[in-house]
Parts: sequence; structure tokens; C-alpha cells
Amino acid sequence: MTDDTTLDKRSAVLQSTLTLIVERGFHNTPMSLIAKEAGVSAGIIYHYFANKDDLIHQLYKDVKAQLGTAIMSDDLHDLPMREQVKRVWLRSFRFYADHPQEMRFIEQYENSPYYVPVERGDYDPNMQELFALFEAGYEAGLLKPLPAAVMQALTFGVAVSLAKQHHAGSEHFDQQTIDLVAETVCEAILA
Amino acid sequence: MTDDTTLDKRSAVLQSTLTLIVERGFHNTPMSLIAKEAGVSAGIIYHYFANKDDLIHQLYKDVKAQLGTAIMSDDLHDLPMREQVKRVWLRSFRFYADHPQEMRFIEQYENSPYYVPVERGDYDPNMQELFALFEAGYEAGLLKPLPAAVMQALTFGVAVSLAKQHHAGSEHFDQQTIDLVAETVCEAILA
DNA sequence: TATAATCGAATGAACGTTCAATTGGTCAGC
DNA sequence: GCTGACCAATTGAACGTTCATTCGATTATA
Repeated sequence: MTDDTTLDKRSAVLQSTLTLIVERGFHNTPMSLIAKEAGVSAGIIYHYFANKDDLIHQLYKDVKAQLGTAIMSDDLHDLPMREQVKRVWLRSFRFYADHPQEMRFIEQYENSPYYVPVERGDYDPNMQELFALFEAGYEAGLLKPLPAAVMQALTFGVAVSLAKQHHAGSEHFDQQTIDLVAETVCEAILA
Repeated sequence: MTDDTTLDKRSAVLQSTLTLIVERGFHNTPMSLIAKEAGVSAGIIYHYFANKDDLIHQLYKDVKAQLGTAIMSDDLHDLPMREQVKRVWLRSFRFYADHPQEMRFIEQYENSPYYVPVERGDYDPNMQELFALFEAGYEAGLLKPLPAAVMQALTFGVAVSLAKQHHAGSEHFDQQTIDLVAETVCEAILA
């Protein structure tokens, strides 16, 4: 009973879907349980979502948009490239570290058959901005001439992996260590 | 019908479970379909596995062991640390790149509630050897003094992320690019 | 002949989805 | 300000299906 029932029920449904799927997986999370946890009836879910898959897809979009906002919130223009990269990296790590449920849901979704890699145009606006940043850096010769996928692996791949261990493990990383990784990542991709 | 029925049925079941779960997810992969695809009866699965969860857990152990073998197969001792790291990294990437199903299954499993992070002792012997390699390098001062989790993120995190995009994307990476990433990863963690 | 392997129909529970019925709110016309 | 008409929101029991698992019978193996 994650009681936001006073707010709108659609949000309550999304919220309890998030919590339950992270804890129990896609299977093993019946609609009836989502409804109970959200404090609504089973039927109402179908008023807001076409079906279970639609609910899951919409939740993913929602969470991914949160991530986009967290990373690209304020503008980075007129900062040097190195600083831009560092900040973006730190924010992505921070989002993952501070939002374990959201992170786990994203990962669970993206590694399941639910996920169909999207066209560039389908991305969240903030994410598009992010790609633009990298592209600009690349064309200005400030970044190493590496394929975009390699860039992503060397930056966000590291952030995701690190955050996973952050949550899984007893180990917690102090800010100094995180900073060091951010620097290392910059080193890896800056020309 | 991935016909290895002439071999033992247990393997046939594991194989079709792998294929089907990668394509359809844990849910949406009924035992009956696994049986059909393996060319065996539904009942026989319960002769070899306690239940569906057990089947999935055993498949994971199996695949993870394959990965361990692929990475640590021959011995690396008396190679310089840099070369050891580079080879291990390249092999892990190669395994993922060459075994899309196995990779996807590992990722799907590890990002689902099936996965309960294990104690050190539970790891595959080859994986343990891998940890030992890093530990030795660390204690000899050949690697940067970073937490083990950071080391993993900077190496395998990158490999996994890169391999995912390798499979998802149109983009394919030539050996030269892969080599460059391997070098970059070494740079990132070597003292 | 005893034991292991194998079959596949039967079972019963769980689950996604539907729907007829109820409530609540909005607002036009009086 | 009241009425009633309309539509959105909401309920939860009921439906039909799917699925994991069981088990008695059958076949192969030793």
C-alpha cells in the first residue's frame, strides 16, 4: 500500500508496478497484486492502460524520461568539453545510485524481450540532447574518434556496472572514488 | 526442434530453454514449449530438474561456467600484467560477441529477481582464478588501488555494454577498434 | 526382473481481462 | 440553486485460458 491514492490512481498504479516488478519480476507480478498494492481495483488499471504489456512499456518510458531529466536538467553549454562529460557521467551514476528501483527496472526491461531497441528519433528529448553533445565533441575533435557505441560503453557502461555493484554489495564508494572514476572515464574518451 | 535428442535429453532441455527464454523471456516460456522444442515429453523435464526455477538456475550456472572457461582457459602466468589484463578483457568481449544467446541469458537472469548475488566461495573456479589475478596485480602495485567493484566496472562493465550494442546495432566493430578499447581499458586500471 | 527413463493426458491453481453495475462530478436549462 | 442528463471513474466478481506439475502407464536397460 504505497498510498498515493489521494493523488491520481494512474500514478499509484505505475508506482506499485515499479516496486513489485523490481522485487518479483515481470512474471510473478499479477495485475491483481499491482491493484491491491496501489489501493485500487483490478479493473481500473484497464481504464488507464490497454493491458499489462502496455502498462510495462509506459512505465519504462516514464522512468527513462526521469533519467533523461536527471542527466541533462540544466544546461552545460559554455563549459569545457571535459567538464561537460564529467558532469554528465557523475549525474548518471548518481541517478542510478540514488534510485535503485528505477535502475533495476530499466535494466530488467532492457535485458528482456520487452525491449526493442529504438530508432534515434524515438528517444527522450533529453537523451537526444545527450547524443548531440557527444556528436559535437566528436566533430570538434575534442573526443577520440570512436564509434558512438564505444563511447557509450566507456561511459554509461561503466556507470551502470558500478551502480549495480553499489546496490548489490556491502561495498560503498566514497565521493573521492567516484570522482576518480569520472576522471578515468574522461581520460578514456577525450582526445 | 534443436535436435540433440540423440545426445542426452537433459542437454536438449537446457539448450531449448536457453533459446526460448532469450527469445520470449522467463514468463512466456512454458514448460510445454521447452519440451516440444527439445523433442521430449513435458514430464521428463521433472526427471532432471526439480521444477522450472531449478531448471533456470542450473542453466545459469552452466552458462556462467562456459564463460569462465572461455576467459580463463589457458594459463596466463608469466605474462606481464598488462598483457594478462588485455587478453582477459578481449576474451570476455569475444565470448559475449560470439555467444549472443548466452550473453542475453546471463544478462536477463542477473537483472531479474532470480539472481541473488553470491558469496565469493560460490563462484565458478575459473572466476575465482580471475579474481585472484586482479588481487595479485593489486598487491604487487601493478594495478591502481581501486576497489574490486570499480575494477570490474572499468573492465567487464565496458565489455558487456559494448557487446550488447554489438548485437543490438547495425554497427559492427572491427578488430582494430576492439583492440583500441582493450588498450584503453588497460590504461584505465594499470598503475 | 528390477530399475531408470519416458510419455502425455489430467489436474488444479493462477492469472489477465471483461463487464454489468455503481458512484461521482460537470454543467445546461430552468 | 435545483434537476437531470451525460460521461468519466471505479468496482470486484466472473470467465476462460494458460500453465506448472503430477502420476499411472509404458518402454528401454541392466
